[in-house]
Amino acid sequence: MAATRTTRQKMTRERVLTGALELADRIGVADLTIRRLAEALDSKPMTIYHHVPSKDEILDGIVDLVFAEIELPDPALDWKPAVRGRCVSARHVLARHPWAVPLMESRRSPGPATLQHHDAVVACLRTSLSLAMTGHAYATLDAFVYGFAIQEAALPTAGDEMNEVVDDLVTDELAEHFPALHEFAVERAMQPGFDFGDEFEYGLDLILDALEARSHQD
Amino acid sequence: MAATRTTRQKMTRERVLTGALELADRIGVADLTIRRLAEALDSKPMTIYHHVPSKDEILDGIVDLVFAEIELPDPALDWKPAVRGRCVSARHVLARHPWAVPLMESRRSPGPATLQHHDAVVACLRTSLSLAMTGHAYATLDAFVYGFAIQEAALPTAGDEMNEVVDDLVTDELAEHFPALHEFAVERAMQPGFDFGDEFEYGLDLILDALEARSHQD
DNA sequence: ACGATACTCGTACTTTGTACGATGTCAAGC
DNA sequence: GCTTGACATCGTACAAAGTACGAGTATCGT
Repeated sequence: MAATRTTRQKMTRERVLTGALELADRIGVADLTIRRLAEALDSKPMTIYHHVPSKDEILDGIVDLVFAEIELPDPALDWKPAVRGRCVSARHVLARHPWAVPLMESRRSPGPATLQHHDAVVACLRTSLSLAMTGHAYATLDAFVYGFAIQEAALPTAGDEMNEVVDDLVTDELAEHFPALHEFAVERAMQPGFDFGDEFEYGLDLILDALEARSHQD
Repeated sequence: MAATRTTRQKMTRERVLTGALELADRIGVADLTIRRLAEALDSKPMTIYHHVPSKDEILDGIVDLVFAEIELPDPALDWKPAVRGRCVSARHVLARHPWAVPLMESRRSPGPATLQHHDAVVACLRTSLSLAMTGHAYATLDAFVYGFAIQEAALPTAGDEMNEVVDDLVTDELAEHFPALHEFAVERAMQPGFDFGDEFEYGLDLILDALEARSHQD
């Protein structure tokens, strides 16, 4: 008898999670179902459940995988460039996995990579800042990074429905109801060369500079 | 024959949306189903679908309702206090509806209240700032506000599972793996009188002050 | 009073997460 | 080599979800 066409790989919690991450990136987390995941892994739904206890745990798992992708602050650098580097990295990672930020809300159990990440950032800040300033800095920076990631994720995928939305905004009718928004869209956002992503580094440096200034009088 | 016990109210798109908003606040948006919503409105699933075309539209609708709750910047004030006021209001509103921020990601179609809100903020900034600075300010501030709201939403509901999470972090085992995090938790976050929410105004004023300073040299 | 219009809802189909238990596989001892 | 038992796989089934279809029912203008 002919052996099964293609040798089916062994299933692992590892393989389930990396497969889920990949599939989520491809089709979005909303459409990530156990059946589709099983198919992508050349397996069956109930096989997956032998290795993870529930879909929720899969979601927890891939959020942790995303955190693991973010570069830790470089201990060789001063706190400011070190933290800056990790924020820039975080932005890139979250842009690659746009579904990740909203997931962080519902999930209450931080995974090991998440904890390690936070630990490294706090340690970096503490090399030069007081406890209080560390709290201020981390809360402010992370709010900014996550918030920016959400806004970027909500952005239409350039060229896709972008045009629809923009066309709507540029409609004379809407222009008269929301003149300030209309002006901004036409005079700035639609200008050639404008890239919303550039606002990230502006805001990041603004916050970092301000934190540094305050840390001296703390 | 006895008339129906309680006179059933007329169904409306309005009533569907406000009912959905209320139910989402009560049981969370994840558990918000058409059947449960129908029951809460003393109605039936398919009745609801006569007034809204889909569940997605209900979600779009309640996000817009949330935006409508946020105070617009006061035109009588200077840009800084005006924008500050609306950010503080936004924080409170988003804390009341912790499920709202993540929803903003998937939803691509801003409702009228959302558009009006953005228009008012842009107009307020434009009274004193250049086009470029308006873009910088709005992107940075909104990222911060949304990001902070997400972090607050992810926070355990004080006294609820808070204790579990904190107990985990304070475990000797985790303390040795994540010393910086542990120190911060014990020496700062668990100190009596510490309130994560206080970090909001610190970060907000940090950003506003920095924006103002840069606006002068723009 | 009556017909049109708009609202209500019973039924049913599809897709989802996942429980249960049967089947297959493979390594360790005889 | 063959048995045994542990573990991995998966077929089947069920409950809950979104929502299409079309039949009832109420309301209102004339």
